[in-house]
Amino acid sequence: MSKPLTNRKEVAKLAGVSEATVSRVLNGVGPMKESTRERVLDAAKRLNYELNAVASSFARGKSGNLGVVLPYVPKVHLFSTYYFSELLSGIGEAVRSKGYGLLLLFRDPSAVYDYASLYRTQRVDACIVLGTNTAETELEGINRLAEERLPFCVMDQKFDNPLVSIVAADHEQGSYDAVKHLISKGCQRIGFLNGSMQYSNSWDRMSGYLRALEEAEIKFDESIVYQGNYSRTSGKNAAEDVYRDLNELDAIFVGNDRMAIGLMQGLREKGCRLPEDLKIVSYDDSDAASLTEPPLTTVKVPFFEMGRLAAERLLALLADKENSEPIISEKLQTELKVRKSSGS
Amino acid sequence: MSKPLTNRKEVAKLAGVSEATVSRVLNGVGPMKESTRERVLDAAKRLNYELNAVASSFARGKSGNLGVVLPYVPKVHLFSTYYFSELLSGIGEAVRSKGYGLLLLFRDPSAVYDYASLYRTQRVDACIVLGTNTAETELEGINRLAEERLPFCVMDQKFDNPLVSIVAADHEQGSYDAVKHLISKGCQRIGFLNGSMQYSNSWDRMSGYLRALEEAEIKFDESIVYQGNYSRTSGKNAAEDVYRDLNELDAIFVGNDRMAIGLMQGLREKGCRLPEDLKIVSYDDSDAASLTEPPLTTVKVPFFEMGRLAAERLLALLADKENSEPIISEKLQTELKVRKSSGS
DNA sequence: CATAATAATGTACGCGTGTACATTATGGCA
DNA sequence: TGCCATAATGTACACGCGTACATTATTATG
Repeated sequence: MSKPLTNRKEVAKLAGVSEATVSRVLNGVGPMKESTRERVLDAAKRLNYELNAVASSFARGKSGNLGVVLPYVPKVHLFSTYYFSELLSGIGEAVRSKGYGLLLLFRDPSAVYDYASLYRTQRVDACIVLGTNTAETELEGINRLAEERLPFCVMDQKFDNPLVSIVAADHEQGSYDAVKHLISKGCQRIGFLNGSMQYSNSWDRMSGYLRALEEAEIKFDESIVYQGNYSRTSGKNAAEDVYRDLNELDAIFVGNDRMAIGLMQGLREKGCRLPEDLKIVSYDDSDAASLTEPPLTTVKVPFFEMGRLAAERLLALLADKENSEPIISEKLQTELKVRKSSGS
Repeated sequence: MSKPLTNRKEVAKLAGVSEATVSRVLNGVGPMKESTRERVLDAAKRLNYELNAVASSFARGKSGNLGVVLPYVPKVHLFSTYYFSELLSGIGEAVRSKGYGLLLLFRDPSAVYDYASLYRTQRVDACIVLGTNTAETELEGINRLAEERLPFCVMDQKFDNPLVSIVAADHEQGSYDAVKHLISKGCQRIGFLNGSMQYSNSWDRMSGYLRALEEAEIKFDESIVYQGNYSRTSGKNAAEDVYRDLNELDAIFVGNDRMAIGLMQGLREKGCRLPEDLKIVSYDDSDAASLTEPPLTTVKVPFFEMGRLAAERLLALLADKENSEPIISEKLQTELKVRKSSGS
C-alpha cells in the first residue's frame, strides 16, 4: 500500500489522452491546450497521482540529488559543531528552492574516498565536500574528482588545483581584522593560538595575523604562537603555556571559539581575570561565543551563506551546463563582532 | 563523461555470460560457479563498472533512502544544534552500515506537511520525523502518515495515536532524577523554568518534577513555576521573575541548557552568586553545559543513540516486513551529570 | 479556398536493472 | 548407462517515465 498507487497510464485513461500528453502537462513541456491541461491535472488529482521520482530520475538519467559529503569519525560527533549546522541549513535552503534532494554522505577521513563513484552510480548529480584537510588521502580524492570534470565544490579549504571549485571565507582578512582590533586597543604583544595546520585556513589565519603585525611594525615572535587543534580541550591545554607567558602578553588571537572557550576556562582556573589580564579575540561567532564570561569578541563567518552559495552555483551549473562557469571560486567576507573579551 | 560509462551489457559481453548472470553475481543472488563469479567481477573491474543506483532503485521499486524530516525556519534556529547534530550523527551511523541513503527533508512547520507524498513519489522508503510539536498542523500530518501504515518514526515526542512509532527519552524520569538530586542537596523550595507546553516532553518534565516533590512531601507551588520557550533569551527574560522570588527559592530546575545559560546570565547581571544564591539543574547536557561558570548539573539525553535506534529499527522493518513489529516504541534512559551548578 | 506553417497530440521506444521462468549442465545413484 | 535432482545459466519482460518522431488539428496567408 505504500507503492505508488497509480501510474501515468491510469491518469491518461481517465483524462482521455495519451501518456505522453500527461507527461508533458506534468512537466510543463511543449505547447498544449489549456483545456487538456486542466483535464489531465484534474484526473491526476482525482487519482491522487504524483510523479514517481525514481522512475523520473531513471528516465532522465539524473538522480536529482545534491550530495553533501561529511567526514565521519564514529566517536567524535563531528556534526556537533556550529559550522556544519549552519552550512547544512544554507545548502538546504538552496536545494529546497530548486526542487533537488539533499543526500548526506559520510566519508571515512582515513581512506581515499571515491567521489567519482557517487556520480558513476548516479547517486548524486553534484556534491559539496565539507571538512576536507590537506592530508594526502583527502587531496588525492579531490584531485581525482576534479580531473574527471565532475560538478562539485569544496567548502572553505584551498586547493592548488585550478580545476577545484571552492567557496570559502576570507580568513586572511578576518584574522587581519581581528588582530588589528587588538592593536587598536593598544595591544602590542599579541599571541596566537592557532588550529591544526592541516587545514588551509589555519595558514590563512597565520597570514592575516602576520600582516596585521607587520603593518603595525610589531616584530613577529614565534615564542608566543601556540598550537591547538580547534578542540576545546586543546584550548584548555594551551592555557598552561599561555599562563606561563602571561606577562609577555597583552592579548591573544585564537583560531576558533571552541579553543578560546577552553583557553578561558584553563586561565580562569589558574586565577586569571579576563579580559583584564589578557584580551582575547577568537573566530567563528558560534552560538557559544556570546555565552561565555566575558562574551567573546570574535570573527563572524557567513557559513549559512557559504552553504547556500555553493549549492546554488552547483545547481545552476547543472541546469545550464553551457552558460555557467564550470569552476566556482568565491570568497566571502567575514565580520568582526566586538564584545567584552577584547576589553571593549 | 559523468554518465555511467558502461552498463551491464558490456560487462556481460566481456565476461562471456548473460546479463542476468552479471546481475546475480553483483547482488549475490542464487547459486553460481566460483569461476563465473570471478570472471564477472574481473570484467566489471576492468570496465570500471558499478551498478547504477537509480536504475536499480527503479527496478526494485524502492528508493533506498531513509528520509529525515526537519522543521525549517530560515532565520530562527529553533532547536539547539546539539540536538539535531547528535540525532543526525546517530541516524547516519545506522544508515551507513546498512547501505541506505540519508535524504534530508525540510518541512515548513506552519503548514500541514504531506508526508505520504514522500512515499508516493518514492523519494524515501521510510522516514524519521524530528522536532514535531502538538500543533494542529503537525498532528494532522503525522496522523495521516500513521493511518496509511507507512514506515516512519517520530523522535522524542508523544502521540496519542497507537499507530505512531516513537523513539523517545524518559523525560519524566530524567526530571524526577534532577529534582530529587536537588532535594538530596537539602533544597526544599525548588522552582521550575519549563519550556513551551506545545512539546509533549515539557509535560513529561512537569510530571517528573511533581513526582519528586510529592515523594519528598513538598507542596507544589505554582507561583515558582516559570514559563520559557527553550531559547536562551527566554531564560534570560525569566531571570527577572526568578530574581524577584530569590528568597523564596533554594534551587531551580530548568527545562534545557540554553534556558539555564540565559537564566544564569540574567541572574549574574543582577549580582547573583551561583550556585550560592541559587542552585540550578538543567537538561540536555549539550556541549555548552560544561562551558558555563559554574558548569551545569544537567540531565544527559542519549540523542545519538536515539537516532541510531530509530534508524536501525526502521531499516530492519524494511528488510523484513514480515517478522518485524511494525510499531516502534522505545524509551531510553537519561543520566544525571552532576557538576557545580547544583552546589556539588 | 488552397497551402503552408504551427500547435497539439499520439506512437513507440529506450533508459539499466531485477527476476520469474525456461533451459542446459552437472553429479549422484541404481 | 539411464534417470533425476539440483546447480548454473540464459531468455524475456516489466518497471514508469521522457522524448524523438509521426501524425493530426488549427490557424495564418495569399
